[in-house]
Formats: sequence, C-alpha cells, structure tokens
Amino acid sequence: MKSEPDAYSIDHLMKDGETTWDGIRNYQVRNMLRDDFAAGDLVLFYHSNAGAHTGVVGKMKITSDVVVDKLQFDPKSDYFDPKSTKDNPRWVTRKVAFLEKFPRVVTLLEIKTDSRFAHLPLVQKGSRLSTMPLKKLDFDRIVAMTRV
DNA sequence: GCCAACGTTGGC
DNA sequence: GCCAACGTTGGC
Repeated sequence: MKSEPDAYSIDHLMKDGETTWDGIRNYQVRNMLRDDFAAGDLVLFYHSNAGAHTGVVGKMKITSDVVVDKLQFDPKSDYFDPKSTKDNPRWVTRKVAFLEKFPRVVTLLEIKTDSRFAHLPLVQKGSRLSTMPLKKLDFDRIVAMTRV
C-alpha cells in the first residue's frame, strides 16, 4: 500500500499504532480494499513520491473488516464526495496497524533493477494504483533485503 | 516542475 | 456509447 510520506508516513503510523486507510478515491483500489484484503493480511508500506527514499519502508497488518471512509461526508475534507450518501456510501476502506519500520528502505530503484521483481505490478508500465497484490515469496524477499 | 499514463466527467 | 477535456498519480 502506497502513501506519500508528506501526507502519511510510516513514522505517522508508528506513532498512531493503528489508522484508517482513508482518502482512497479510485474505484479499482476501493474494490481491492473491499474484496481482496482480509483482516490479518500482512501489508508492505511504500512511500511514493519521496525522491531517493521512494520505496518500501515497513510492514503493517489489516485489522478490520470493511469500514466506511468518513471523509467522504465531511464538506471540509479534500476527500469530500457530494455524490456519496450515508445509506449507500461510495468509499470504503480498512484499518491497518503498525508492525515494523524496516532498518532501511528497499528502494524502488532496487526493486526495478532486480529481475526477481520484474513481474510485480509496481514496476510495470502505467501502474499507478496505490494498492497492489503481493505474493508471500515476494513479500518475504523484500523483507529479507532489510535484514542484511 | 514536467510529463506519461492513466481515470473521470459530461456534452452530444 | 463515444470521446474530448480535464484531473490525478507518481516517477524523474
């Protein structure tokens, strides 16, 4: 799961312990959060748009079933959606909990230059989604790179 | 800040 | 349903 560190970083999550992954306004991402994620799933936290620090920075866990994103009903929020109704909320998400901040960043550059990761959606052309599936093998490989 | 590669909106 | 215009994402 990606976030721009200026908006919400691994340090924010470490301090909060748990947060609602709100502000998702892309239908494909919403559908993934709704249908493909489950409580207990492990997730890598990725800092996007962070210059040389762009990459995987930590590990977290999904801790809820589907929850309604409250920001869609807040007219003062950037994520306000006037077309969404409380009876039929358009935007839903999940809660996540902090597990670990890695001792180092596994950078996008490393992932792009490692042929083992060539199949990851992250490095494929035109991939802009802020969540994407990751097989356990790839997850473990990325974590292992922080352990050296 | 630029721009490629999307996704969304709305007129028709 | 098409598609032009516009908005967003995110790497660089």
